[in-house]
Amino acid sequence: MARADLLQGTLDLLILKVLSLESMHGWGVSERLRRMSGDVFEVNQGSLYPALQRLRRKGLVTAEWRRTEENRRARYYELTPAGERALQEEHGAWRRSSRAVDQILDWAT
Amino acid sequence: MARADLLQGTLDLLILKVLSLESMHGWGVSERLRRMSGDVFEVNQGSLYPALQRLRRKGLVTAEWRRTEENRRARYYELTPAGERALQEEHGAWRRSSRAVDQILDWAT
DNA sequence: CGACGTTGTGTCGATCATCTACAGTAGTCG
DNA sequence: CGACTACTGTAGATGATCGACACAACGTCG
Repeated sequence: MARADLLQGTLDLLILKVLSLESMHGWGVSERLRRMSGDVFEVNQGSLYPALQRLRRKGLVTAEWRRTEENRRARYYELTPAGERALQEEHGAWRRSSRAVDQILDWAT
Repeated sequence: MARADLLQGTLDLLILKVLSLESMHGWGVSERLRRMSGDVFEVNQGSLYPALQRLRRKGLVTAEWRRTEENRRARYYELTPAGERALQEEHGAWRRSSRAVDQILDWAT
């Protein structure tokens, strides 16, 4: 499957979506995104962790150290109510923007 | 209509698309994009002209001073064959990426 | 004539998301 | 112990976009 770069600005949105499905740790989020995208997105750590810190600073997620099923330390992230709202808003913004792009690209004559 | 910021990386693609429909000058491109997007995209000059220079440096468009119908000096841009190819490729990349994003955002459970 | 609005091109500095590359911690298994 | 894997994080560079500004040229109107 052909890989693609992230569209700038969508990473936060995608992380919020993944966390809305299930609380998980950072590494899990990136794995999940890779699989959900059909191997299109390869989120590297240099993008992932700063993004999680951003979301935490904005109060959209909370973090907590826990243990994975394999007994490893990991930081679990959970969506806050504000994060839930931000997800809805940003999802709407994405829809508007991407539809506008599609509308232009599919323009005939 | 609610305005939205450009998705970073899509401006070059949108400019190529507009120029593939018709050669025009920079200001015309931004007007056309605004209208085609249904007033969603407001391309400001600080983004537009650097983008046109980028495309010119890459050999995707050529530029030529001419006069508009109202007899004003303006720089008209035209797609090169390489620009046509780049348009196809970037269009494909956009489709792959945006579909992957949609696939994740519409994920149920 | 001169001021002004409109059209049109361009630059500058700042901001910010992402990338590449690196570093470090901790658990497991041979 | 040594290697491997899972997992978190940082540092520096790059580069697209933005907001604000400057400037040129044409027409119009007082």
